[in-house]
Amino acid sequence: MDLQLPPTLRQLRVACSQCNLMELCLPVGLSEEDVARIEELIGTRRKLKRHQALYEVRSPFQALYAIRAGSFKTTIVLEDGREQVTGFQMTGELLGLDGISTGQHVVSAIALEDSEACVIEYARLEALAREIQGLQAQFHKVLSREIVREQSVMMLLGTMRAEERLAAFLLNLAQRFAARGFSGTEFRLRMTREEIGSYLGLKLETVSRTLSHFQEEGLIEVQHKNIRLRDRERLRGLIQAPLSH
Amino acid sequence: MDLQLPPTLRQLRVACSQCNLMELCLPVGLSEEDVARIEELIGTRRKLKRHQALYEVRSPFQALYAIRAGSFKTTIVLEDGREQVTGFQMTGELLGLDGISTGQHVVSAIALEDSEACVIEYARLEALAREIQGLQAQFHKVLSREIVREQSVMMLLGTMRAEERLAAFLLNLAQRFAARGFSGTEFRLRMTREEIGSYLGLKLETVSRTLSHFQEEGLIEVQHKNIRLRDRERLRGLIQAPLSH
DNA sequence: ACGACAGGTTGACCGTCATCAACGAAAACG
DNA sequence: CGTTTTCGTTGATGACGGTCAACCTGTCGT
Repeated sequence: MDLQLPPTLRQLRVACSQCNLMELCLPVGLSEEDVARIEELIGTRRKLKRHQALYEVRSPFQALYAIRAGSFKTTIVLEDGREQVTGFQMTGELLGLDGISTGQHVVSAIALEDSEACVIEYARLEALAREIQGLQAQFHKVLSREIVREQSVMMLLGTMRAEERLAAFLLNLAQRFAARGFSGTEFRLRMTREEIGSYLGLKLETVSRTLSHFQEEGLIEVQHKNIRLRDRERLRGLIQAPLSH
Repeated sequence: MDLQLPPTLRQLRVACSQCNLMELCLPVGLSEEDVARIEELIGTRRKLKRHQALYEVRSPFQALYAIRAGSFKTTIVLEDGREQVTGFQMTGELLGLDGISTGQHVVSAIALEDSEACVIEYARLEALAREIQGLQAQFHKVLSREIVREQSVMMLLGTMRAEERLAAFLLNLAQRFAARGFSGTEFRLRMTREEIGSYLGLKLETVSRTLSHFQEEGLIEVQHKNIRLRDRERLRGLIQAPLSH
């Protein structure tokens, strides 16, 4: 199983020409000229305060968003009000892909902290993708990667127990922080226990208990939202050999 | 929540020029000329016997597959051997999207019955998508639709109880059969109880029991793999008002 | 700076579904 | 065509995580 995203880009909190439009072009080594053209894509930027929506479910889709700073959650809701977090996104990741299908967003994207996102008008992206082959290829990879990520989550929700889910979640977060040049050992959770639980198909009490349990076992240190991984290997072992509990 | 795919195409068991390359072009109304060009995409066809793999996990990705006849499941496996079904696909649907991301498949696609698939070489598709705008747009929609579908499954796995999951599953199947011109009321399951359970995050015994329970309640008739929906509305109600159990 | 409230922890109890097991029926095989 | 194997059903039991509740701590807003 692999909740880990591919090892991506470093230094992301920089100017667009530096950050290379996030995951959209870095890995493919576009020409300088192409990179310059891609910058045309970026229209406005949007700053969001904590809890503000970048877009809401059912709103018309017209743009993707590259997270420039901060972090987000995406949530989907049932008619009866039940809500589920379908993902947490951080710097450099792309939001809004769910809207392409029907022209309306099917999830809402909510800032977990004060954040900033670059607006990528979708019509422009499609046009440019036709001209720059590398951009098209990379965009398809981003879409496919999201499909793969969600399959990992399905696996997690379908076959793993609470401990395993939490372990996988923490390791995934660590991996993504590390990929961004932050510590992969010590980090701060941007989301609440309830949001974690929603994402992992658990109740907040179970999340809290399991974290405490990990701490007793010496696997991690928890202090409110601050997490420190103390024994990555055993944490990883939890996922692979769940029955040895 | 919406496990239902958009109402798509009818008459699919026909020649390529008739079936309009499945979900790839029908909804967008391409010109006749474009449709003709798209037919170039189809290389060989592959016939598969029941239980045969269309592609295996970790195999190199080079093509997508449009299901021409029959049906498939996609499965993902953990190192420890646990396996999960991530989807069931039927005529007209596209397989292989998971491979675009890394160039290797992350799931295996297994025929649930004797089946046939059209091979769409991916390099050709990318090239043609640059030339035919409608094709590019449609392909993006297909990718996005898969993202949305998986989000529905995450919701199902994360928040629903066994009864609700089964009800959602049956209604989704019915909807897809109907969209293909078959009966949406009476149909034959192509998969085993174990495969259903794996997809829904349940054990096969629970699937069996829940189906029996639905039958006692007069919601459906079950006879081995044959299903008949007797009260769609109450079935639908199960999903929306789970607490009234 | 203070107070209110959201967020987090822990405990006791209970329900849903997993597990183990036995049996029966259909389908695949030679 | 009969045998073997896969598939499905049903029952008894128990564990994992949900639920309800009380309490504590930190954070946010004024």
